Amino acid sequence: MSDARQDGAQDARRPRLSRERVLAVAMELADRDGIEALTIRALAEHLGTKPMSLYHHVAGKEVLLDGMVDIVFSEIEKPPTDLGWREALRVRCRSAREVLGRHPWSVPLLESRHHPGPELLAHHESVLSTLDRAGMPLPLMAHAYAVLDSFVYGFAMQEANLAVQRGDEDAELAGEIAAAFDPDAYPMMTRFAMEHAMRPDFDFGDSFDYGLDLLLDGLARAVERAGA
Amino acid sequence: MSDARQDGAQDARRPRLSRERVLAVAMELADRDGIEALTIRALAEHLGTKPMSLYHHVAGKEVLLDGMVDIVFSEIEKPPTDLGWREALRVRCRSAREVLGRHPWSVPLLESRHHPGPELLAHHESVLSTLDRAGMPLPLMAHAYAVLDSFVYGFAMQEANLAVQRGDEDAELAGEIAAAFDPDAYPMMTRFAMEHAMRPDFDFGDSFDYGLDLLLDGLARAVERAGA
DNA sequence: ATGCCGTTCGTACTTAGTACGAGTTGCTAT
DNA sequence: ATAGCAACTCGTACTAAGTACGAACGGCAT
Repeated sequence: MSDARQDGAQDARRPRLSRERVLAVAMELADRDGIEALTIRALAEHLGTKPMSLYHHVAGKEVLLDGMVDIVFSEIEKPPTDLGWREALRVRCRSAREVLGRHPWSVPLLESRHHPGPELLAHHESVLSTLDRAGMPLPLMAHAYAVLDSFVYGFAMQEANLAVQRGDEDAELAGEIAAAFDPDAYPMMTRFAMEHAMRPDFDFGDSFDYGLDLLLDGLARAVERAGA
Repeated sequence: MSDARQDGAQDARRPRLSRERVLAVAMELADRDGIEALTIRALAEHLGTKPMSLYHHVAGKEVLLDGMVDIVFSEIEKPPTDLGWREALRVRCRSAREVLGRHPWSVPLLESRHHPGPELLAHHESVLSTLDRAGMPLPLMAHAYAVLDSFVYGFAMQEANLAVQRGDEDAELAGEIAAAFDPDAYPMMTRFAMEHAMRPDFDFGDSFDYGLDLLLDGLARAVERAGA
């Protein structure tokens, strides 16, 4: 009789709830429909259950978001230990940008969660080790970390926004902006847009490597100076 | 009789609603209690009116936020035209950091608003002019703007977060983190915290000028190379 | 005075998070 | 096998928040 019980069907399409499954589906939802579409109700729907069932695996929405952020960190490649510190940091920063690009909703959350997860801690630890390996004294280490992360987060934030603007409201928005755009009032912006930013081969993302190298160059010089 | 009408008192303490007043009080509220405390109801309360009265001055909450973001931009000093491009940019970036520090709630909003206000446009225009004046060709200009803003926004984001963590939940939070913190598991973080970041003279904010100069140095070199 | 228009606001609908407690399931020890 | 228990699920309902609708109101030009 157990195979004919009321939730036999449910059993098949619901591999049983678990913290992992809840988080995984939450990430999917956020990635696909945006963070504002991630409601407890919608999440429950996608899991084939009812809202209150989730509360046994995740204490509340805040904790859910904490968990998601930690997953994001888990996806960011740690600086490889078999590369020089510069290359290693480049790898980890590029990975961070890529991951944040895949999960644009996470950027504003990254720094606003008050409960660092294990993956976040492990990540920080590995980056600090790399900076230490580079021979940076503590004060320089602090600068380096602050500066690199500021750049990475800020860049990801701007890219996340660009992605939104290329959404379905593209036409409407472009028209709106163009309309509000008096070429006489904003000559530089007009020139910049016409002659560069709207060209098909322009890619905002190119500035990432440019800026990253600017910072790494500067830090390398500082390390030399400190070492001398 | 007009001085004895029902809303005589209200008249005195309510200088009549207006878009400006609504926005101003909204900024106050967000600054003081955080963006999540800025609800239409709370805002109406502080203005001495009822929720629906606001809708005649601001089309909805999104538009309210758009307006607030534009005010934030209006507070950021434009790069002074009577300084060299480097100094001018330094002034504007420092001002941006300071303003975003005063309005921490605005950082995640800055790049997520889809309706650029006049102040934002004017600000962009003036920065681009400065970059142009520096002799940057368009591609370099794009890099420079992207890189500087990424850094400024990212830094402000991290600072905003630090500010929150120094809030009323300080003790609780510090204890929590310390508890989760196994010195053996995270040796570098422990050393970094003990020997540097928790020292009374450590100031995260110091890294701002450091990073800003790193970027400006790099850009100056690029300008020279381009000019040669 | 009269009637119009911009404002104000009472009411109520909708969406979202989640507290409470009842029901259900499946594991474990007998 | 089965009783008992703990873990899980979910129906109901409360609260907070954004805002649609339309009535009421106040000042002003006629």
